[in-house]
Amino acid sequence: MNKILDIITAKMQQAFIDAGYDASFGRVTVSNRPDLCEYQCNGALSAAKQYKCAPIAIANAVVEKLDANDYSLVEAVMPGFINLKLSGGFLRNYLDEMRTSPDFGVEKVGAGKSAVVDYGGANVAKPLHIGHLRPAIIGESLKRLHKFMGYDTIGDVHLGDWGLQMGLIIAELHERQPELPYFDPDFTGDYPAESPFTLTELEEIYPTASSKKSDPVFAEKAHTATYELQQGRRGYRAIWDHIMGVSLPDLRRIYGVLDVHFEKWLGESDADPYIPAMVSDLKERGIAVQSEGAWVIPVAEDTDKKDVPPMILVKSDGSAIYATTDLATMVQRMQDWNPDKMLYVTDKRQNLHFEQVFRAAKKSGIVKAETELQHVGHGTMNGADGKPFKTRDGGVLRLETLISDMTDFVRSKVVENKIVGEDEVEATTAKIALAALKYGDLSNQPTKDYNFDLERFAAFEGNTGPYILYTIVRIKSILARYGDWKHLSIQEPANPEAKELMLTITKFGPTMESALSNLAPNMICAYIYELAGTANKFYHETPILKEENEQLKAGYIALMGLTKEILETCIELLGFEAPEKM
RNA sequence: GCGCCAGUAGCUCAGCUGGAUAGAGCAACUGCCUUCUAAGCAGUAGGUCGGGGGUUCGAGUCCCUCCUGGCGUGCCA
Repeated sequence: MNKILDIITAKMQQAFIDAGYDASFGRVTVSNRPDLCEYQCNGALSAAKQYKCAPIAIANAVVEKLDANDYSLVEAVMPGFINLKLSGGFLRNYLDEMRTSPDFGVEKVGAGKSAVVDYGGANVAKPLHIGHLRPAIIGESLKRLHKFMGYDTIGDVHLGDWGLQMGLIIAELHERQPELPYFDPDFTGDYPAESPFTLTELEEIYPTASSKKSDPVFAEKAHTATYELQQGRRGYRAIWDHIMGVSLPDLRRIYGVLDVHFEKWLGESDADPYIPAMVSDLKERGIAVQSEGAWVIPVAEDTDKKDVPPMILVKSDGSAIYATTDLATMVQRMQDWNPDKMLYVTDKRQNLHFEQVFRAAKKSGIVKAETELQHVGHGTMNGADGKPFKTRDGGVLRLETLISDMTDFVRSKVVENKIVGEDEVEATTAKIALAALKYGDLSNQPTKDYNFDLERFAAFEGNTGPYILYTIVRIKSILARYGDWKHLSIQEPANPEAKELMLTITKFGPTMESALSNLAPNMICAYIYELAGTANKFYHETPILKEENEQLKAGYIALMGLTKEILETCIELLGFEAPEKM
């Protein structure tokens, strides 16, 4: 479907031409003065410069050429604005077409294209912590948005399962239990099927090892272990298998609670097989050069305003670094999936790293020139005090703890309100808590830092997830009382609240398009907040089920139904859903 | 040092390619439930858009400069 602004703009441009002016001045925008009009065109003001005459004269001439049937108001006002209000018939037809079109007539700009979304970034052996919340939530939403807009999408968690962190664990385990067969280079039998550590133990081993990095002896040991693991030392691979076996189920479980799902559970280790051939190829072709004992790919460009250090391909100790695995991962993705677009959702502090890798990928031809590479760098989630989020004892807060804190808070309110039966409390609570968490995050611009405030996010009033859900729930309740409504047609707006709601509904398509092009789920949040607001206003001002004129009532219901479906579609894209009651 | 990002109401934030009176929410105060879920709706109050220059008929938005804060800047991820 054409967007309403495009339709009106086309008509306005024709009017400019008919009046003897250039079409480029005919751009129509949503009015910033809703008290005066719904849409406006400011083109006469800028045209006045070029044609050296009074803007109001141009505006008047253009207005003469517009078809008055499309509008309930067309006027030129000083100093030269052209103000428009749509006619009820025009709006009705437009909305009814939205209602009966697939996905409300949104333009599938990604049709025929594919996109890989790299998000999550969980590390094995380490519990998910609050730092993993944003990439999971934002990435999931961007993936769903791409899919909705027509892309074939693949979400890849890209596990941190290969770097120095693995070497640290192996080194620490060796210090604790050197007698294990994994450390015996002469051992040729089968290694034990059972892991030498539990998840809980593993979660303690890693931070302990990590804290010993400053000890040069231990660090050396860890680096060696990393190198040997990457070289395929049998016993170390067996330990690695145990680490994966213990960690993965837990990661899947927690992502599942967040309703975050990956098509691919690949990791840095899966890129490893591609590294040797890639590295030797890059060396042979002279793309990688030796520098300070390492092999690097120079990626600085003349136009750089800053110093861009080379991408390190092979460290001076011979092992791979994250840039190596990221590049090798691209080899795998291009070979297996050949996507048109790759998105990386990670902390914004990794921006330079991705800039380097992207340049190296293009320079080396690993990624073809047309493939779009984009780093979606997100900001940090801080505590309510604006400082980095820490537990009371200064540790890193587990994601699971955050989720359960939110859930507990929401549950107490759900119980207090007594709307849902006891057997539904948990399911309803989970949905509301997830909405609170995700909406609280996604309503911020991805790049910005924000302060996490549990009570603010889970507040049942204001610009929050629960407010959106509540709006949907109320509409559902009315629709359920009415009965079958899906076949009902949209009618002309019967009151100002209805018209405002209808106008807001028409912004759905444009909002989805700009959310996609800006990679900004926060635009979806802003939209549904506006939509929920106009819906609540309509709901409040219009007795729907009490309306005695059946025809009118059916129109109200159709409008409510369309509103509900759009709201539900939007929250689906954000990654949460509404309960039946709350 | 260099580079990137941010500074808008007491607090948390919107403000799309410059356009008419800078918008929400929270907090404060005031109305509206025998009426479709008051987790709602309506209203009052609150801002020299970090400071200073400039471009423009018009600047929160573009340019310059300064101040403040955060982050990044070759072998962690």
